[in-house]
Amino acid sequence: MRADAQRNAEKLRTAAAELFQERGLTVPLKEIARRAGVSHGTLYNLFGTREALIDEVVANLAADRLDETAEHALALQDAWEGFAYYVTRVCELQATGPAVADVVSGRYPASECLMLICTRVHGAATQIIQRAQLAGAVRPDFTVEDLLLFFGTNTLLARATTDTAPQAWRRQVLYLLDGLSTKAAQEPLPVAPLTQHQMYDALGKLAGMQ
Amino acid sequence: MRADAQRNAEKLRTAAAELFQERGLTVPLKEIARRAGVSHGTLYNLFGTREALIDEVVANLAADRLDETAEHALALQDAWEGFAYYVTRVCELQATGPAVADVVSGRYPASECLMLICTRVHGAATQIIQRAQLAGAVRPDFTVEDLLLFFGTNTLLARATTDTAPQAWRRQVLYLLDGLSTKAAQEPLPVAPLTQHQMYDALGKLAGMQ
DNA sequence: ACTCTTCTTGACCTCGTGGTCAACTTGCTC
DNA sequence: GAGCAAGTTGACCACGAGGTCAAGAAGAGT
Repeated sequence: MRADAQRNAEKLRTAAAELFQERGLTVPLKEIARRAGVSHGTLYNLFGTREALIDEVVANLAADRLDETAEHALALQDAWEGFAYYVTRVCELQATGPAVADVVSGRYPASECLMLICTRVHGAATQIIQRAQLAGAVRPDFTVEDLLLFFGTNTLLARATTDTAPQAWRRQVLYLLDGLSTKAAQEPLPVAPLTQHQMYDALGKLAGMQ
Repeated sequence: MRADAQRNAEKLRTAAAELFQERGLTVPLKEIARRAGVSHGTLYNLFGTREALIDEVVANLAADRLDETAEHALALQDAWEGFAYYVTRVCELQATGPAVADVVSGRYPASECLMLICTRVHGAATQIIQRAQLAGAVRPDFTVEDLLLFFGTNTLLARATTDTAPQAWRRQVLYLLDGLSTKAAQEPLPVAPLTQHQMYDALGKLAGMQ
């Protein structure tokens, strides 16, 4: 690889990271090229597809923070505290960076890196929920699919309110948390839980609503 | 108005009603014309704007059902029952017809008819919430803005799950309801409620995410 | 049946996406 | 510094959205 190509790739990575953060993974590629100060032809030449660019950029953008959040949640003694922290913090990450949101939503299944992160999130969430359920803190009918779907809608809400009421999503999170405590559960849910496949299908479509 | 123009207008109204129901108020106008079997030029000639078409079509589509729902909710003796019924039923209407969803979301403020319906929904929801709060059934920090925002995200969720898990939205509604009962409220919300303006701004953006 | 007004049509325009490629420029090696 | 491979550019294509309008078709009145 020639030196100028390497420089351009770096400029594109930087611009992509910024724009992914600001506006989500669906930001037009030409705009990334524009911000990087190169032609969009160069972007296609160096990366080929949006997925490739995502793969190179998004790991540092989201994966670390999501992993940290899960670790911290499990480190908390109280299972409910851990659960509440995890839900709130993930929603907070989504609210502050649309990129994280798109990552959690599992959009762009063509991106291996993203799928990997998504699977990790799924696993961590499962663990955190189960711990809280075993401790009798979270209602037993709540599933990880429910949580990931909530993350999906939380993203959209956060994005819609970011300008005028940037904390609005917190209210919805707090209502949900109060509804998930075993104390609150009025009766078992009469609606079947979603399968993983149903959830991923829905998340993909939700994410399509940028 | 010439006879053929009248016929065409009728065909367009019918097609619009169908497509609005199936796919929401943002369906491409050219597709409406296609289904009606006329040129899109005719549509523009007869109605001019999407809003005009909405005005002529949507009232019967959504307003009646929303009004009925509110009436029925207030007719129920138990304030909590009424509240739960209202929330569930509006979400159900949204799930079964994207048109209702867009109406509740207050999209297209240019449409007088829509704004009117939206205001009526706002009023009815306020009444139903207040009654339940006065009865001590619903937590006092819950606001009508919270509910309408929830409706906004519920639409998107319902639309995303309609193919593979058409009842999925019910689970989220039930969690919310359990979280809204005074029994569940763990502590007052530490986040300020939204103003009406903030909510309408957010709803507009949420609706933009078809 | 003829005319005149109204209405319809579909080609065309702008915009904003994703994506390609021939012609040009530039870095690297000898 | 000359030549060549590597990289860059921006015009160009397709597509689908909203929207316009001159030309032609078709009601309606006489």
